[in-house]
Amino acid sequence: MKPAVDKLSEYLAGQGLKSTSQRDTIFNIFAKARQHLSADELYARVKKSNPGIGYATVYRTLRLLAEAGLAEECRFEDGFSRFEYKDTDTHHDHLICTRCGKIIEFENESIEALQHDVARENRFKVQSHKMEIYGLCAVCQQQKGK
Amino acid sequence: MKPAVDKLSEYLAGQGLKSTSQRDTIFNIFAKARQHLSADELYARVKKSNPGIGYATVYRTLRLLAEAGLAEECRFEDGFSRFEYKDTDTHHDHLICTRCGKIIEFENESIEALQHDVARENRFKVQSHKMEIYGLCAVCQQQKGK
DNA sequence: TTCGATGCAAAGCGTTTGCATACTG
DNA sequence: CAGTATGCAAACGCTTTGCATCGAA
Repeated sequence: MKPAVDKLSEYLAGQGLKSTSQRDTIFNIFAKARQHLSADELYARVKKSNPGIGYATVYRTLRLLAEAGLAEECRFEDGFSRFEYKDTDTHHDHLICTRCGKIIEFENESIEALQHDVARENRFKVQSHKMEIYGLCAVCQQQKGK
Repeated sequence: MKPAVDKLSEYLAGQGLKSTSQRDTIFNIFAKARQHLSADELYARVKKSNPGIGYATVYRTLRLLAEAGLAEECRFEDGFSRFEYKDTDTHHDHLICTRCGKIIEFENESIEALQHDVARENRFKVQSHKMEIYGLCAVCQQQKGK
């Protein structure tokens, strides 16, 4: 598989957009994180390697990556946006710990199938879907007892 | 079943809080709407029947209703909050039309069961969960063709 | 008479945008 | 060079909060 950063270059070239060191830096750090990052968290990491980068550029780049299909935006209950790096086409959903914030991804074919059944019953044409299960992760269940 | 407004009075009395005409007005309009309302939409309706009511009171009352278990907050992809009147204990999920904004509720026992299976596999203790299917409703599918 | 509730305006917070400048192709 | 990208700060939209006043119990 080609390096992640190449996919970005390809997209930029195809759209007549420009490659910049900021975009590379942001994307590399984002892709390497392999976890859900808020713009704020990403900004903090990016600034360590390139203190000159501005908040706005992080936001703009995140939108760009979303358009390029390299990132996906997800909003959980707290209302603000997080982005996750998207390197495959498989859809997955999330288990979210309400105590420590840990996010676990999962896939479940049966649920997906049932979702489509529900949509069909309501004559809905599915474009996307999301499922989130909020609760306590194993670690937090133990600690809560103390 | 007792009138909805009594449930509010009960909660207020139990908590040592006060009954006010604003709270009654807001709650009555909210409960009557029987659909997902944003604070803004509710404010607009409330102001028609009592122009003196302020934005802040609508927000504060909505939080109060949520605490009382009479309303549930839900955030869809657009990021801002909507509230739905909660008069039963059954959980349901949503089909959301991305074109006209229509929201259809549905319940599906099988999906709920599978969610619990997934949680168990990950040693998660479920507190709540949500599922949203985004797509085009029947009407919008037709209109889109034109 | 006591406190909680209200209305207003201001502040907050995450996010976006306008603009002059810097850089890519 | 032309036109896009950047950084800064200001603007934004939704929501919350501080404060003086009002009103329920």
